Amino acid sequence: MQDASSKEQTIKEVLNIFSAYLEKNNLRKTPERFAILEEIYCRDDHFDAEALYIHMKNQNYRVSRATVYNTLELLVSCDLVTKHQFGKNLAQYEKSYGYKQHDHLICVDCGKVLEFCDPRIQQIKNMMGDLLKFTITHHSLNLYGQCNGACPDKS
Amino acid sequence: MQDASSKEQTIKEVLNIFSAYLEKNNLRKTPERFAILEEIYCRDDHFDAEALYIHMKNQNYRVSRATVYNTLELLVSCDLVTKHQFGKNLAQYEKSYGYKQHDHLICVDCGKVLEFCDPRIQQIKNMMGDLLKFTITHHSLNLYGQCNGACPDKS
DNA sequence: TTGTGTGCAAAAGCTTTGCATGTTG
DNA sequence: CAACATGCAAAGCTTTTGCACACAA
Repeated sequence: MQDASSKEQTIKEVLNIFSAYLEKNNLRKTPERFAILEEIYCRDDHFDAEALYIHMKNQNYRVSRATVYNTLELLVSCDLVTKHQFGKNLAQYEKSYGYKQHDHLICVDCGKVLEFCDPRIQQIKNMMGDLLKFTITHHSLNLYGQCNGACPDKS
Repeated sequence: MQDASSKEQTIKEVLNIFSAYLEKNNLRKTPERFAILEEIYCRDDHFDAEALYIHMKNQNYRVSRATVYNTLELLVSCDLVTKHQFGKNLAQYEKSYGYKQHDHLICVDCGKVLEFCDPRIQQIKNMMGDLLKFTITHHSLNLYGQCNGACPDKS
């Protein structure tokens, strides 16, 4: 997707965006909040709150679950992170800055998640918003199925 | 949607379908399983497992949460019930027999759920299945927003 | 200095599991 | 009568909350 230096660049940008967001909303700039954001943008793919917490603990970063959950909520609010529910009772998150809007294709056998874009979704949102008198702010489209052939292991 | 007599007819049909499904899979035809299915098809709209459990208890029907969850899973397996996750950590269910495939529009303020159909979804499923080499079995599309004006109370 | 944020642990809420009992086939 | 389903309660898991302490502004 991107090489190491552009990843560093991205991290700088999101830290700035988050900093501005915190300032604007009179929230405190704590080291934990920035550390969590940085950790998220170093990782790839999707993750859940517990995995993020464990990963930070493993790096000997002192942080609590409460702060992880609290910060994830803030990051979702300022659109730096997206929250998903892929059919399980476990919220999944992913970084979203600089990413094109996309939807997900989930393998019900191995849990693999692929991403795709389709402009027709936007058309549907516009039409249904009009028709049903809703102001549509966001959406979630997940396709479920089996990845033909090469299905690794259940994760 | 349908008058009382066609609802009775529907209930007869789904009871037969479920009965056949149980037989085919060597599962037992217990009164609890049929009672739960009947209760679901008497209700309208979306519900969660706890609400269903409470409602049956209130009618003095002796049933346990375990059986409710177990039966819901069976009903999802035989396509008589659909399971949703509308962004919360709480599974929502709805009856699905005889209903046209549809998607959902959820008000983030009051929790109201509207339904809609759009043929473009099917096109997207076909195209993405081909393109990404997936056998797509089902999908979930939720649009989130605010119902303009008349937003009753948060439920 | 003041009040928001944090860590920790306990609590809450949904779902699953274990075990003894009951009932279907 | 043997296996499976049920009821009940306990346990499991994710997420939220309460409280005392820490620290950003």
